[in-house]
Amino acid sequence: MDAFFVSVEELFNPALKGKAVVVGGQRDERGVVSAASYEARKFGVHSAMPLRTAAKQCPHAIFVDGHPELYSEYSQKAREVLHDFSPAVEMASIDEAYLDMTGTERLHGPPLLSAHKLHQQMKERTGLNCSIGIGATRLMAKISSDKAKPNGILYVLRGQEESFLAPLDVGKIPGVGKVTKARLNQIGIIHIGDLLRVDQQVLEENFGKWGQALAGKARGEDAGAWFEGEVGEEWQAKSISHEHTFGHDTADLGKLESTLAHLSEKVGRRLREQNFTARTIQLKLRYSDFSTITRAHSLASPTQMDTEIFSAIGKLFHGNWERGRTVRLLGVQASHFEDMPEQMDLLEGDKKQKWARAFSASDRLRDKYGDSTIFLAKTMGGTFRERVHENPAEKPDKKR
DNA sequence: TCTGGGGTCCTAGGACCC
DNA sequence: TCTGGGGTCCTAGGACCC
Repeated sequence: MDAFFVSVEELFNPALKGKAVVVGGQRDERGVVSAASYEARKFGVHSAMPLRTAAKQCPHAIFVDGHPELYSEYSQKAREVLHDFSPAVEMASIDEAYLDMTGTERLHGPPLLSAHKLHQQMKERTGLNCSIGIGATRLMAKISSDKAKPNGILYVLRGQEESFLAPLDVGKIPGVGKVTKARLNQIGIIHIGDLLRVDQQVLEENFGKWGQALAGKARGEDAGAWFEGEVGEEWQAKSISHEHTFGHDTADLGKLESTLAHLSEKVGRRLREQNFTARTIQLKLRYSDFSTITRAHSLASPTQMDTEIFSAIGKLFHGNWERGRTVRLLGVQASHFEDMPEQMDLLEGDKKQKWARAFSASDRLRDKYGDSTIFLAKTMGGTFRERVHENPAEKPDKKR
């Protein structure tokens, strides 16, 4: 989808159309740009740029808060359109998907024709523009759709992959970011075509497993972890996490603990929704100077309960926080999932079941009345009201 | 008054086991 | 005394993606 978040915002506020728009927060807030309109991009604004920097570069831009639920809803609408074109749809992210069009020719016609139909239907049914890349591999589809933006269609014929890719900047390869690009540039690799002229062994020595895949990518192949398997194969999440950056750094123990409790609850809730238990709980702690540590603990038996998550997180926090040092961000992550809640032993079983019932009841309350309806006493123990106030996403709720 | 939040994958070292 | 080789699990950090 083209400038997806911006385009969805425009659907609800047409006055934004054609203007420099930045989605992600207000101009004086801590945070980064989630999406920028093409007009704003002309001024050098791009996603991941700090909001305050964007405001300097493009003072006349309109800054709007993001609406994640809305984007999910429109992502879902887009997916429905895609499913009418192929049963093999792989949502690569909220605004990107791959379709395996093998065997759809009789129904939809040859590639370019079906792409035009898809493009048109997407606009009609979602009101949104998209761009479409057509190729023999996912890599080619992705790179050509990037080239087709905005609002275009590009078909790279079989056999033309190498010559299409050769002149492009090596950073266009998905997975080659700032660091890898700089290292590649250092050994004289500027364009994708340069990858084919350099000794395979040099690539492997310098970039490990990744290096091997790079030459294949220069030929347009789906090599390496990202593009493996059939399009549309089922996958399972491997971790669930929530984190929070404070509006202002803090060393207030009550505030820190109540935030950790709140994050633990959010993680626990999602584990229960997906019917997972997690064996490993991880704390993320970022100090004011941006130095960041992560500390993990693996439990004897996996859990999906807020209290157990919070207890593990609390120990990690107290064992690692340098007392008094101001904190910028806290995060809680769960991983190493097991599908079925494990067998409870007889002694603990009763207590655990009571907690489990309590949590499912609180989940239902939250569904009905919102996230701030109910929380562990610890969450309230700090300065919850202040915390709510500084985080506009959590609106204070009268029913509380 | 730079630097979000939710993810995946890779590397590397140490503990531990046979 | 000196110190293998293979494997797995755990933890920490970092690059990268949207």
